[in-house]
Amino acid sequence: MPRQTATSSAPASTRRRGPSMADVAREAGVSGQTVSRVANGKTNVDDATRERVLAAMRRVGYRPNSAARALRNGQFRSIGVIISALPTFGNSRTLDAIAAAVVPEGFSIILMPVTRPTQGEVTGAFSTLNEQAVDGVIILIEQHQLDQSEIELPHGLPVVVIDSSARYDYPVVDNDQADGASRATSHLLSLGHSTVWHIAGPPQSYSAERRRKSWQATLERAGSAVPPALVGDWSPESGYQAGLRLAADPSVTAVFAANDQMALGVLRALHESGRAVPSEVSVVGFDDMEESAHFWPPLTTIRQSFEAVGRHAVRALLAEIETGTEAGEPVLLPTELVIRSSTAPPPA
Amino acid sequence: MPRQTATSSAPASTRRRGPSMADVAREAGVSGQTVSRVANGKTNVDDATRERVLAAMRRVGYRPNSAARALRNGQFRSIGVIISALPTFGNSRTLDAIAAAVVPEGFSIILMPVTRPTQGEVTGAFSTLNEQAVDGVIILIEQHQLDQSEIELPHGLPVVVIDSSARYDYPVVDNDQADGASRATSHLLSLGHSTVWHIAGPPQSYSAERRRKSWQATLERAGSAVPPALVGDWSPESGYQAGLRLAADPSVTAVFAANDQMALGVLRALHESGRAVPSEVSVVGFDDMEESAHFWPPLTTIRQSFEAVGRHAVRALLAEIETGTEAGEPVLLPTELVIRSSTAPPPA
DNA sequence: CGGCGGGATGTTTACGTCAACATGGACGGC
DNA sequence: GCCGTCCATGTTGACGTAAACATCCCGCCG
Repeated sequence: MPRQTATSSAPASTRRRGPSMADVAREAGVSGQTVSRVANGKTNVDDATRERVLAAMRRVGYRPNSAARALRNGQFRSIGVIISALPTFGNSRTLDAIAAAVVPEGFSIILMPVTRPTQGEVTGAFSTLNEQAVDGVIILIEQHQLDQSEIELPHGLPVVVIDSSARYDYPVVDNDQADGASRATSHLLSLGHSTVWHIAGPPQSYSAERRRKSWQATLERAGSAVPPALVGDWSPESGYQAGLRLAADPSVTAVFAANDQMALGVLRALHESGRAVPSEVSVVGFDDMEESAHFWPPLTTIRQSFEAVGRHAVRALLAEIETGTEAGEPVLLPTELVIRSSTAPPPA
Repeated sequence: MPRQTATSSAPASTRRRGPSMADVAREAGVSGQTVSRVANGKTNVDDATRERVLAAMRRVGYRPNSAARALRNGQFRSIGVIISALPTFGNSRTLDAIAAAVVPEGFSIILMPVTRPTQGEVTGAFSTLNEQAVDGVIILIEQHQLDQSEIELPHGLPVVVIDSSARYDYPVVDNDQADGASRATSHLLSLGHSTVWHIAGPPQSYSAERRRKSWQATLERAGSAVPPALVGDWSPESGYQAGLRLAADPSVTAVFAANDQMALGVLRALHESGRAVPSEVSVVGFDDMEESAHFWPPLTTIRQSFEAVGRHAVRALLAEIETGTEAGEPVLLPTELVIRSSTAPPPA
């Protein structure tokens, strides 16, 4: 069978390409270069010509081809975000902030979810998001099984990590976890509690570890006894389980949960066990989710600004992309104690 | 000043391009075409040659250039997701599901957030995400100010809309909102409540409207009185405000809130007003967030499967991309009633 | 032992854009 | 009136890849 030339009525399977500059140029009776100039808003084009080209563009439905543009310029104007546990409160907020910060700069976001943060998954994400598909990468992976040294990144690609760990070669941005945990613990201590129990996040999580250590350091600095930390997995259910154990111990009067969801589970456990909040037991969370103000009772918690984290991460990355030099110091954003109704002095 | 040729030590501002096939070819002593064959896993390459090329790739750190590939093939292997209110429970879950479904197909996701779903924003998103930058688009915009007819989409680009509205020309996937609202209302009715009050979502939201209408229809079908719907904005705070008003009316024994967050606000309002849940007032939510099982009391609610929605949307879009033909019928996924402790028969 | 088939590999070219250089006409100054 | 300048526009080529086509070599069969 002779090779068939695709003509007017192409079969459905044929990838129809959109009109190119050449089509516009033909339509407007100018050269392709002039079309390019108009498309890029260059000034040295006669007004009449510009109008003619614009009209031709509209007529043929021209859209610039970003692949050709990227090939030509060596830039994609897009950044990759490697993210695990996307639906998580903090991560989705941060991602939204990143997106919002990136769009006005004319960049777009390529999302690379990893289901589990194993070495294979992360490097896999990197090769899919292969070196040349993005101009830079933001890594937003809460919980690693792996050392930074194991993460094999294509060399020379700008990277920013959102994590307050100092173990990276890359610029780092995060909320100041230690600062927040210290505020929470101090708040309870200053209300008169003799010590504060802690429900930690999973040990693989750096921020969980940082909160736990800071809680411990704050107690030690105050000369308080350091009870053993219970460990959860961020979920309300794990908070509930831990809360049940705490509720059974009448000496417990103050609990600092490493996030609001676990704090919610604690509240439920306390209610079910008939222990009043805050008159018998005080509870502090971490995150300040939108819901927390309406827990029963409304939760005292640590507010972190995911928006600021996203903004700073984008700023650092874009700077690195433009200048080619890495941002220096890690950025740690301060947190804020939000006092509501779940904390009070201990029973007399 | 004579033009400076970028040599070995280029200034930081120089965009360094990665090694190309030509570099690998030179290194391996073969033609570029052979490199291409190896990169694409073609079979007609001698094993020894393949090894040599692979080694050369590793040595020079070769990564395929996706821009060139996209330009060559006319396909990007990426899909755009236009999304508003990303940190929202349902949206972040759906987005995650979309991402998870898309990656194994070798596609990547380009995220286009719109801050407000106005005409300008949406069309703006489309032109940024210009026709050729993606192979298809999923629209996930909860709440429009605009008619479908006003959304100007580049013609011929495959689109799937996540929304159960029938007002689109495009294939549509969503949870069956009407089904869910009907289940919630029937559940309360079947417990013996004479009627059910409703706290609706914002009227600009199609799903909010659908839930409200279905609640009303279910009451009418049962011959129950239809109390006026209160309207919130999905936030716990708005649920709290509405809850306060409902709590003040002793005739209210059953409340169906259009989402779990508003239900949370209602619970708080009821607690503060001293009305017991569920013995005096029953409450049903919608969504089944992870937290809802640990509300006080644990919330009876409607579970929707955002994962399934994401999967179906991707399947429909990919099919449209491959075959060029639109999927036919809208897909409506069933919901599920999850009974917990916030509902009971009305007080005698 | 010559020709033929087939697999491995090389060469050419087009994809759409835009920088760099080329061209050509208008206008102003001397 | 001649030359230099500036501005609008055109022409060429390169970015990295891969399809289509060309070539070459080897082994097998008649």
